[in-house]
Amino acid sequence: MQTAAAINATAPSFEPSSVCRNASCDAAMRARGDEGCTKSSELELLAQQLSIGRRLLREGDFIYRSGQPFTHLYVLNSGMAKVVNVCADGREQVVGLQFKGDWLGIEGIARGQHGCDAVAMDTGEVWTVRYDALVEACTRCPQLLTMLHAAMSRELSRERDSMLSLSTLCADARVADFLHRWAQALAERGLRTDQIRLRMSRAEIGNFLGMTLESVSRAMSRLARMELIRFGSEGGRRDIEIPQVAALERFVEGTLAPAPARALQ
Amino acid sequence: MQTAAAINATAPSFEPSSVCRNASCDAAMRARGDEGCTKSSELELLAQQLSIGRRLLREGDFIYRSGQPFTHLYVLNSGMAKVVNVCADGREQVVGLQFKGDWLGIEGIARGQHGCDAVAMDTGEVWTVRYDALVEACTRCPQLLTMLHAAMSRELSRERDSMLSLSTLCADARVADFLHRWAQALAERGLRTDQIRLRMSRAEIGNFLGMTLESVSRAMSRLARMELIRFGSEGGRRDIEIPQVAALERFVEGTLAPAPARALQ
DNA sequence: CGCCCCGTTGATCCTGTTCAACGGTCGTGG
DNA sequence: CCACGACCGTTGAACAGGATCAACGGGGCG
Repeated sequence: MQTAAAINATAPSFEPSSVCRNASCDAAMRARGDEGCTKSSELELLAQQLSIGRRLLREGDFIYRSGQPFTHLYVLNSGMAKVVNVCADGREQVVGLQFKGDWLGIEGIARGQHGCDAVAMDTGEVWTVRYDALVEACTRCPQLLTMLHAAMSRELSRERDSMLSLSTLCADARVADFLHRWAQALAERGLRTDQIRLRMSRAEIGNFLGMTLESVSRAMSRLARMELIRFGSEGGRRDIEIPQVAALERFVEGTLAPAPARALQ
Repeated sequence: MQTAAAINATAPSFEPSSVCRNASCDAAMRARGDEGCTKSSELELLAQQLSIGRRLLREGDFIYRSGQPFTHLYVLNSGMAKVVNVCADGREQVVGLQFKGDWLGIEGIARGQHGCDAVAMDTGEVWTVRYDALVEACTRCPQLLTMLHAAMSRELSRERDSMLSLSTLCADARVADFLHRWAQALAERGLRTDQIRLRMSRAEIGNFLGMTLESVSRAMSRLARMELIRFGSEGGRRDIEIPQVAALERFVEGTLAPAPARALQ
């Protein structure tokens, strides 16, 4: 871990204005009515404007695989999926978790070939859209284009926020942030945020967060000990209860800059 | 660091096919004539189809700032820039380095507001394009749309590759990979790859790579001791010479999976 | 000159990895 | 039925890689 800030040395940064800046200040975002996903109304538009395919998914199904030629984009209509970046040298990492309304396959456009695996983590449904048809439809319907670009933009922002968490937060905070963002994703979709059913093993979470499964396990135990999360009363250790989401967020912020120049206390 | 792979437990991954999968296998990519940036011919198209603004940049100039309303996209025509993700809680991180032909500002589309700072690291020029005008032009000219989407797609892929490096490579390999990718970016633009002038301090590099400036310094010293890089003969320690780019790449791969089940040797 | 920033290197410490053991659950098959 | 193995999650102990703290030399500039 390193001290945040302290870059921008050549160009002194101005005051950290009160405007909401990115994902981690979600309260303001929700207040503004933003959505972290493509809204149902937009999905309807999509269905009206061009013919889409629907495909049912079961856990473990591939939506697409790295190396396959790129032809379609996908929108998750229910369930959830993970995106796994797989590298020629064998490294692979979960680089994203997608929920209802999220788009998949964008990374394939540039190279005409998918660069990741997309795997369903649950039963669900994807809508499949031929990319060429989508482009054609976009020229007819600018709203569609706006929607698509917004989706791409969101993916990029999310990836960047992940990077930031990855390299500025310590293990416990990373896990806390992970859970917090999961809850946030649920909230944006109008779902309950106090109960999360993780559909990944500790190993997968660790892979996503850049740490070992043991560290994930320990971090979760500590978070539970701090009452920031609770494990599902009956079942497995993958059911996480979050008494108060705000507390989790405060914890994440509390871990950085232990004492940043304040009056007393 | 954790063992790569070992995820995808539910769905056994198939053999690592020989197809080129993502950024780190660049040789095949170059052979295929792909470009990691928007080509000059495409930029001409852009200029033909709509009125673009040009802005000269000096080191430290902001192209845009986090929090500003989103109105334009930008294409770097010369020089280079860094993208700094700045979070409400004060954390900030360099999340991308952009070269000629790269697009900036995409992350602002979704929220109507930029989520990062974009700062010139050198004298150069950006083309500024009103986003609404661009969208309008795209409806007229599908090639333009294709170009834009390719740019967005590339950004996403790049970010994901950064994430992968961030969480699977050790310090020395991260620095090596960083230099390697820099050289690659130059190569894609037809520039010399054996000489790199870093335009960032060790602190900035460290911030980008998720490590401290001391670790960056040490890693570079070690790479130099291994003859994988050389420091500029005369001037500062920011001029890096790469005798053979391939060797750097091999080093990166060599650091992971010390001995992955092989016959003998 | 004094100051500041930069890069380097050394010494020490700590976080997270690694190695290991254990309990629980599930599915299979004797 | 239970034995068995595979997988998962947890926890402990030892280790190591990188962070932290510190000192030093060099260069640019007021």
